[in-house]
Formats: sequence, C-alpha cells, structure tokens
Amino acid sequence: MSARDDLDDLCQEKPPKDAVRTITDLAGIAGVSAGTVSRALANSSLVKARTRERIQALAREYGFRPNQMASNLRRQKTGVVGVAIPLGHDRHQQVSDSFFMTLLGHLADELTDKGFDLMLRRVIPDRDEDWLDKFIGSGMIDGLIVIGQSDQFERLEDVADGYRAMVVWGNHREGQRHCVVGTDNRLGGRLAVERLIADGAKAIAFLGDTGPIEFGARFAGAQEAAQRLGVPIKAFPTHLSRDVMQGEVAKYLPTLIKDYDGIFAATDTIGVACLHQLAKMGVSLPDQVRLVGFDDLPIASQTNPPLTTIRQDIQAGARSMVDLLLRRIAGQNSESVVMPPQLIIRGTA
Amino acid sequence: MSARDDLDDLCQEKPPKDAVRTITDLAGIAGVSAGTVSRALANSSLVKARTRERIQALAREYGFRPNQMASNLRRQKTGVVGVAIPLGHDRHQQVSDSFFMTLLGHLADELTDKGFDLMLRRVIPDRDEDWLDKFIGSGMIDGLIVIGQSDQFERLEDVADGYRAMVVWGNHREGQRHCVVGTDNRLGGRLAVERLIADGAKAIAFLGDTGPIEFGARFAGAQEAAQRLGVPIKAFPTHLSRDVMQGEVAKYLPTLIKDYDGIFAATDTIGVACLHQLAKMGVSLPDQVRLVGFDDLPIASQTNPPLTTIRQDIQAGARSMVDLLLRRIAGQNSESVVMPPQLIIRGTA
DNA sequence: AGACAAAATGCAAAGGTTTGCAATTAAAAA
DNA sequence: TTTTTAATTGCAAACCTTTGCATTTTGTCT
Repeated sequence: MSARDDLDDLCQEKPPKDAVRTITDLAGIAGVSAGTVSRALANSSLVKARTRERIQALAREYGFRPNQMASNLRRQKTGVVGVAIPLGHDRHQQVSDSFFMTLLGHLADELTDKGFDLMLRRVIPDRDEDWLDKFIGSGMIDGLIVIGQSDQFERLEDVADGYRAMVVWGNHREGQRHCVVGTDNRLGGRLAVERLIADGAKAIAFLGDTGPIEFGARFAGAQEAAQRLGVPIKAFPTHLSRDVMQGEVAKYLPTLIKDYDGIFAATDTIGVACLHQLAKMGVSLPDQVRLVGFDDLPIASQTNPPLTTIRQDIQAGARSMVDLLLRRIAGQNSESVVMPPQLIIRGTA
Repeated sequence: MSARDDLDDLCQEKPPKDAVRTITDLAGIAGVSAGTVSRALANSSLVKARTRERIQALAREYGFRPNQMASNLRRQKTGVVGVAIPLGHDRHQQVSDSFFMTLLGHLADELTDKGFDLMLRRVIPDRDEDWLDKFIGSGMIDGLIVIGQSDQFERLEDVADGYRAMVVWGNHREGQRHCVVGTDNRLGGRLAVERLIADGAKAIAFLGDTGPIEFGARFAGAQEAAQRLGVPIKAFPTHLSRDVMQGEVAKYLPTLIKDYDGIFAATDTIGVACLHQLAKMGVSLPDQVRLVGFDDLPIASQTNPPLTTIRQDIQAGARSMVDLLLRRIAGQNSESVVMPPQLIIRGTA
C-alpha cells in the first residue's frame, strides 16, 4: 500500500453520517476487524488500551451501539427479567395497587442496579391457561418474577422443576417446590387477631378473599389464634378492586358491627375503606370497633386515626427476590425466604 | 426408500424428549424443511392446512417455541414497547405513584391487546444524561413511551426528529416537535382557580413544584385566571415523594392559612395531604379554606370530605398514547393529543 | 393424456454479534 | 540478531429464524 493510498484512506474517512449500523461498519472505519471492535466495546482487556479507547471514541462519535438482538442471540441471554402479575378472575386484582406499586418500584431499582431490564406482563390466568409457559418460553427473559401466587399455586409448582430461574412473591407452604419470598402470613394473621383480642374484641370479622393463598394463610392464622383464645371469627369475602371493595364494605359493615367488634382487614386498602365507611356511619375507633390491617402501606400512617397494621418489609422482600433470582439465573440453587411480619400499633386497635 | 425404511423412520420417531430446541429439529421430526415449519407456526396460508396442523401439534407435543431472539433479529422487530419514567432530581417522583400506577395499568392492557410487551425503565436523568439515547439505541424496543416530561423537554425535543416512534405523556407547547398526549394543564389550572374564586376565595396558594412542565402549566393557568379576576396567588414548592410532601405541607399550612383561603394542589396526592393536615389543625372545609386538587385519582372520591378536583381521563390518555405510538411504529405520522380537563365538584370547594 | 395454472415446499441467503483458535506483532531474553 | 514468550488482532463458525425465489407437487381443463 503506497503513501498515496494511505492518504486517500485518511481523506475518505469522511463520516458517512449515520451509515454505520453494524459493528463491521465501525470496524471498517477504525481499520480493525469486527472481532476487535466487539471486544473493544465490551471493554475487554484483550485489546490494547489505546485501540480500545480509539474505538470507543469512534462509537460515541458515530452514535453507534451494537445491535442487542444479535448480541442476545449469540450470547443466549437477554439481560431482561420478566415480572408477571397474575390478575385473578375478572381482573379483580390479587395484590392491591399500592402494594404492587411499591414492590414494583423496589424491584425496578434493584434490577437496574444489577444491570437487568424489566419486562412487565399482566396476565389473566383464567383467560389464558398457558401464561406461564408462554412467558418463560418467549425467549425474551433470563428469569421470571411472579408477583402474587393468586390461585396459581399448582401451575407454579408444575413449572418449578423444569424452570429454575423463577422467584415468586407469596406464601410459603411446607415442602413446596417453587422458590418464594414473602411474609409469614399465618403468623401475621395470628398477631393481628391477638392484638384485636388483647384490645377487647369479643368477636372478629375477617374482611378479605380467602381464595388467594396469601390471604388464605392470613385467615388461617387468624382462625388459629381466635380458636385458641375462644373467640368466634368469620370471613367476609372482599375483593381488591377499589370500586367493588367499597361496595362490599358498605354492604357488610352496617349489619356486621352488630355482631362483631373486631375487624381484621386482609389488606390496608381494605382497612382504609373500612375506616371511611365507619367514619361515615359515625362509629368510633377503637372504642366501639377495633381494626387491624395488613401491609403497612404508606397510607396506613396517614389516615385518621392512623391504622394499626401488620407490617411487611417490602423493600427487603424486593431485594431478596432479586438476589435469589440472580443466583438462580447463574445456575445456583436458592431457598425460599420467609420474612417475619411485625405488628405496628397505631390508633385503630 | 423401502417399506422397511419407512417403518424404521416411524419407529425412530421416539421423542428425544426436549432435545428439540430449534426449528430445524422439529423440521427433522416432521419430515419437512425448516422454512415450512417456520411458516406453519406463523399460521401462514402458504402451507397446506393439514401439514400446518400436524406441525403445530408436534410443536405443542414437544413444547417447542421458536427462539424469539433469532426471530427478532431476522425481522428487525421485538414486539416490545419501552416505557420510561423519568425520576427527577434525587428520585423525588415527578408523577405521583397513584397516577403512574393507573396509567401504567391502562398502558399495559392496551399494549397487551395489540400484541406488544412492555419494558419498564425508571431513569434518573440527573444521574445519566444519556438515558434516552440508551433506551432507544438499546435495540430492544420498537417504540418508546415516556411518562412525564419532568425537566427533560429539551432532550425530548432533540431526539424527536431522529426517532419517530416515541410518544410522551405530558404538556403540549405550541410548535413542539415531540409527540405528546396529555391534558390541557393550563386550562385545568384556570378551571381550578376559577372555582376557588367562585366559591369565595380571596387569596390563593398553589402547592406544587412549578419546575416540571406539566405543573408549571397548571400554575401558569392558575396565575392567568387569578390575575384576570384580581386575586393574588403564590406558589409554594411541594414535592411528590410522600414523606417529603407531608413535611412540607405540615410546614406550610399553619402560617399559610392566615393569608390564603384558597388552595390549589398540583396533584390529588398533595390535596389529600392538605386535607389531613387541615383536619389535624381543626380547619373546616370549605368554609374557612377551599381546596381543589388535580387528577381525580380514585382516592379523591374517598376522602372526607371528598375532594373537588380537576379530572384527567387517564384511560383515554393511555389509549391515545398506544394508538399514536403504533401508528408511528408503522411509519405513519401522528399529531399530539391534548385532552380537555374537567372540573369535578365535590366537597372541598 | 397432456398442458397449464395454482398450490405447496425446499433452498439458501441474510440478520449482526460473540468467541475459540490461529496468526500476527510486539516485547523480552539470550 | 535470533529465540522464546506474551500481548494483540484476525478469521470464521455459530447463534436460530425468516423470506424471496426456485422447484416440485397437485389440481384443473381440454
């Protein structure tokens, strides 16, 4: 190659604007091979520091970024974690908006920290039996977080053996096969009822849907404590969709308070709805009726009177889920995590 | 090929379990070419109905699903829409949790309906200048929805010409280049203040951060109306992070109510915080002080008294955003949509 | 039965990156 | 300078589907 050619080369290196779409294009401009560019952009120590910087500078200059899909295909990874939120029957949420939002926020932060992206999917199991396999088999995610077991315990169990990279927020049951992170709901239920009774309740109403496993466990714990202490307890099915819930609460409470003087709300959102309804009815708390919620959502401390509740440490939960999941993605195993609930005494019991 | 071979073939077709990972594997089993399998699984009418069904049945039997990443690479599409939520300085949210959650839910539903997945990213512009280019250039998304302009108006404008498949939730400014869907915040602000004044307010306090464009416009509209009607108005910077907000409200109100008898809260969440603080202070609404919020979040109708507010139709907004985005992904152009706000009179003004 | 059109299938070339291995260059040792 | 070793770089295969075009099969009409 003559000096003239060299010169030509130098001159011809006019940036053809954004015509540099592939790693090979950039390699041409930089005068190296595609492999070297790939390594340089990955900051591999295999390529000499000076060339590396030169290539990275060129990439910046041309606004070049390697095609993710090709990269994904080659590496057989996506750097994406799926987050599925199963909405039960009729789209009545299984986890309350607030709770979900808080958890999702923490999950997003944790995942971002670890360099993962988050793909969100709302699924309606009743309408699409195959949701889990579809999501997993989509090939778009390296791992899956499921928020809330809803009524999908069996399906989750079925899949757990074949697909390791899955962590579920929910309730832990002895000997279950899918990895779960959550609060000891049963214990939480017990704490709630013990508090209600300690505060003078003689008969307890549980407001919540006992179908979803988490809520079922809360009720089970509540029953256990009530029975042990010789206090009657009864469940009043209450859904989480705000409109529905309000109607149900408005329907139950007027007659309910004649027979029950202690209310255990399966969720703070339900608890708040009760609070409003009771205020409307002119019932005073905690004298006439005692009320305990569950979750310790931010709103619990803002009501008037502030809501006594059972606290779940959502941030710690999110962190655990991500840790466990990443470990599983890396091929290691990981056990479930059950976090202790905590009774937060405020103004309603 | 002899009859014996045929027989052998038939017998050898023992499912090697899940050893069928590629379309070619399945093609081998089905005795057709890879191309045919690809078309069959895509339900292409190019392949005979009978073979199509046979292949689909085999796919089900072996639990085979074509590799998405390869598919994406080949088709140069992902079927994924990015949703970015810019968190302003210090992670104080720019859009309130509730609002965001509602919008996100509707977006997820709409996108799912149209066959798209949703990739969620929280970004902190102050910490990462390059967030927009990164997300767009990631090659993982076909289009981008940005929730809230935050203080990123210029960056959005810069990018809008080069990247068409982007729709932003926020405020519309005359002649802007990026496609936006949102409420006429200025008009909303005007309506709020007009109502406050009509209800007897003599001096108006705006509680909210005027930095984010949407809020700035609300304040601008409020100012305009106040000025026109000869009523003084002043802004009190209030953030959206719940803890911070509560502190600020608690700090402002005691002195504030000496000089102001009308409060325009930039957000229902702020409005609710005011409501609680006022209740705590024993101030009665709407006699001593009038209060108008913004958004008409579900909680607005649940407070006591229920909150008078300016309604944004979030579901319609979500639908518009998705429609516009899909049109843009398809290469067509689409104009911004500005929705009219609606005054909802309840108990606080 | 033959000619022709239509339907169904096969072939092979992208699509863009990563990475093991081989080849080259630079540095160190002799 | 010549060898030997280490540091860089290049080559080409592999990742798996999709799709335009060519080829074969099937069906229809004289």
